[in-house]
Amino acid sequence: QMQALGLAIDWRREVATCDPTYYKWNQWLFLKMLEKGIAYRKTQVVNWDPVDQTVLANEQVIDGKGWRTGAVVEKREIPGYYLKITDYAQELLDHVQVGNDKATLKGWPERVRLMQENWIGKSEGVRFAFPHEIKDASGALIGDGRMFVFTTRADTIMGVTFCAVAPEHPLALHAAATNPKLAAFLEECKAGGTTEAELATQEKKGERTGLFVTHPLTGEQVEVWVGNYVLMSYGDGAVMGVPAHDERDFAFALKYGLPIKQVVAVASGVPAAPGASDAGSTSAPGAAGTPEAKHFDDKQWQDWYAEKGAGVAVQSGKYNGLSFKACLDAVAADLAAKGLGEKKTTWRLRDWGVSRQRYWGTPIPIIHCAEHGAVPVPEKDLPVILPQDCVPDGSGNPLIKHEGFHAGVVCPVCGQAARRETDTMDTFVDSSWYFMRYCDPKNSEQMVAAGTDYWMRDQAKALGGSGMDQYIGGIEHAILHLLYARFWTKVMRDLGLVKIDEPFTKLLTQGMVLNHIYTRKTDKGGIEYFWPHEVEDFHDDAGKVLGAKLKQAKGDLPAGTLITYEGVGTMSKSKNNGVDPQDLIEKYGADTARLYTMFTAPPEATLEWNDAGVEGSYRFLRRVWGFAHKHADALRAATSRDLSQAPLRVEGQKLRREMHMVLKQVSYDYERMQYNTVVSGCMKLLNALDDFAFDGSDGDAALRCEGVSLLVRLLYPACPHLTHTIWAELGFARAVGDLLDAPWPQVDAAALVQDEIELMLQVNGKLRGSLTVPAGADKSAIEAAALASEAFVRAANGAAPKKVIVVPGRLVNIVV
RNA sequence: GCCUGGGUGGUGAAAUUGGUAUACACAGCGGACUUAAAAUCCGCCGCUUCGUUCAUAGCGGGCGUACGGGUUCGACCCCCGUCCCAGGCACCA
Repeated sequence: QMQALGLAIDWRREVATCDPTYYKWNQWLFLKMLEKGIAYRKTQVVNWDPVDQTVLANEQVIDGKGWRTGAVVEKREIPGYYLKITDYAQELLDHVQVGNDKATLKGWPERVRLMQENWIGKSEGVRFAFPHEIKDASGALIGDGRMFVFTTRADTIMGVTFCAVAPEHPLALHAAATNPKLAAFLEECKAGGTTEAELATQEKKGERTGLFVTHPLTGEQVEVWVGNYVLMSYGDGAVMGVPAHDERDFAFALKYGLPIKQVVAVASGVPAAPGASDAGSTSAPGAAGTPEAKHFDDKQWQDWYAEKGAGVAVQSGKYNGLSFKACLDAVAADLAAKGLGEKKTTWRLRDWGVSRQRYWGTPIPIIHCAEHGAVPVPEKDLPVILPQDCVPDGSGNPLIKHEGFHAGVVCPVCGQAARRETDTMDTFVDSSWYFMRYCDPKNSEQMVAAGTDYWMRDQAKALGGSGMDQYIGGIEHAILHLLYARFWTKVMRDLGLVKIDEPFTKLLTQGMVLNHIYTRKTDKGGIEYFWPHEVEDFHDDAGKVLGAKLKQAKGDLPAGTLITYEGVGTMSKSKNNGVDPQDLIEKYGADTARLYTMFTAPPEATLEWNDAGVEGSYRFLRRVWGFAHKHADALRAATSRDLSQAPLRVEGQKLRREMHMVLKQVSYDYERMQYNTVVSGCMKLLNALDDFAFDGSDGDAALRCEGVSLLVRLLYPACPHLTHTIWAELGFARAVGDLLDAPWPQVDAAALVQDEIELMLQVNGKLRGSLTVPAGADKSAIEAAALASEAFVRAANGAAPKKVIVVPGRLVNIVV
């Protein structure tokens, strides 16, 4: 995609050769977004490598296999540009959500729709405040004397025994100023990662702030803690702690000896069900106070403690006896009456940070002036292009040090010397609209125009879609790329550039192709990757790979050097485990390479690459060629005559039935893009033709001609070269027209009709034989035949039939 | 840790979605053709000393879709729980 648009990077020189036109429109739209407030600037916290002075990618920190294992990771706040994808959260959700009336992406795989729904993470709850009198150094109330929290479990508000805030929360910072122990804890939190995965897996730790806030309903004082598991970026960076009904709070309370107060009781023996939460019901059978209530053990977490809607409120004063929804409504109403809170929808989705401290990527078109701050580059000066003579030294963003990039730059407002913004845009920006630019690639006046309208709207509409008809991409893009592209399309729509809501009508997500990964730690503490062909595995007795050895000396490393086996992972340039299809093409030809790739697994499946089976595909194509040429004379004769009325013998009718069964299956599989069974269908067809003893009759000649014509057309999309040649050489092109224009073959329903069908016979669900009945036999006739059959009599051994189940066309099951 | 998938012969996989488990191939084994090799063609190919039998042939039985339960006349498919693998987790793209 990027190469087609001229965005290729020469990896050896590590110099971007950008397409200035594409950069120009990225920058142009970015400035439009700044104008509309869709783009904005703020500081963000990132993982920072202080040795190389670069931002670390998650993979480099999380999995421990990263390149910077020796480096100290720290957090750093750096400024960057953000896009307000959160403004579009509701629409992004509506269009993708399974079961939503507004959903339009019905041609997307359900799993991708679910992943996006969870990623957007709409959650409806209550946002309310704990009032307090805490003042900062200047004497002003912090947060106007209100510490806001968000919860989906307002019904458990009477069980609050503490509150926890994020390490970056103003109350935490305020308390740390006079509390060295807390300050040290905040520093410790900074050393950890910033990603969701890291936060979720690290040990939950906390520290007292010594501050207290007031419970909004009871007026009790509640102690405020700092928790390393509280995210500043979600909600208000503070949570209420209800250890009795939240697993994480429970663990936290046990660890620090905080009180645990049960406020929801669940009846024992009554399973939790959504229906149990009827609004207004004031008593549930076996609920609190009755002997059957489940026992609450404050030393041991049990899953029912957190079940929503399973029980009723207890130890909650006026709310006692209320079910989940009734209690939540009552609490929300009381908070609203006090002016301290209201129902609110919160999203997991965060704004899209597009700044990258990298050399490649579209430069962000901003000029920094000492007097006027960040000033947009005037439209007439676009595009800002990357210097072509910049060679990164592996440390920091080279654009900062590249004086040529800043030479002659002046502030657009005052004309004083100024410097360029050195951040570049996330390359996801490029992939968010390249497909629209494809429709209008040479337009130098506008970002997109008539071509895009035609292909993305008019043409799509004619075909029953609202955007591109079919998008194909790896499953690894299920969330980020696809969500960004959807967002970007909606922004372009709102700016009047396109007339569609969604870019991709139908989606096929390919599975990843995996290969073995071999690594070795370098002396410097980095990681070196080896190609699978460079090493030789050694195994334990069970055949499990323990490790590998270098086959031949490489650089300074002697043959036999121990190499670590990391298991399988996605093919990647950096991991040296990719496979070049060119090797297969050179050895077997493009038709075989394509056929094998299609045959080896369904497109959605994850695949561990192995070309051991490619011989089979090669052999098959040679058999196709061989069959066609063995019968070449007969076929040429047949294609020049009309044999449509030639009578078929009984064996011929059977062959024709087989042919049309395959045609039906293959057509269906092409439509559902199940290409591996397309290929096996073609193999079946050839096997059937090959096994048939053709005689010299017109009927057989017609069959042979039809069979080859079907095989060639079914195989054409997979193996165009071979089939095209056969089609032309055997006279089909003369008789029917060029293969490219030949119609897709239609299933002849008459060919599929059978006089007799075979049904499986089961006794008590176990296969005991089979049964042949006339195709039109009704249920009672089949029943009678089954009961009278030898197989049933033998299997039943005199037992009386109690029930007979007939599945038309499939089987008969007799229960005795 | 969370979200989303997946786990079926020695291997890649199929099963038209609750109805004959292992299609189609690869590898392997046996055979034909050949001076020989390659190529090609034919046959076998889940487990089981459980029964019958001289037989390790044939026929029949039992067990088998990661593991443990459940629903059903019937479960690879639906439900509950467990284990393992992969993708994503916001700066790899």
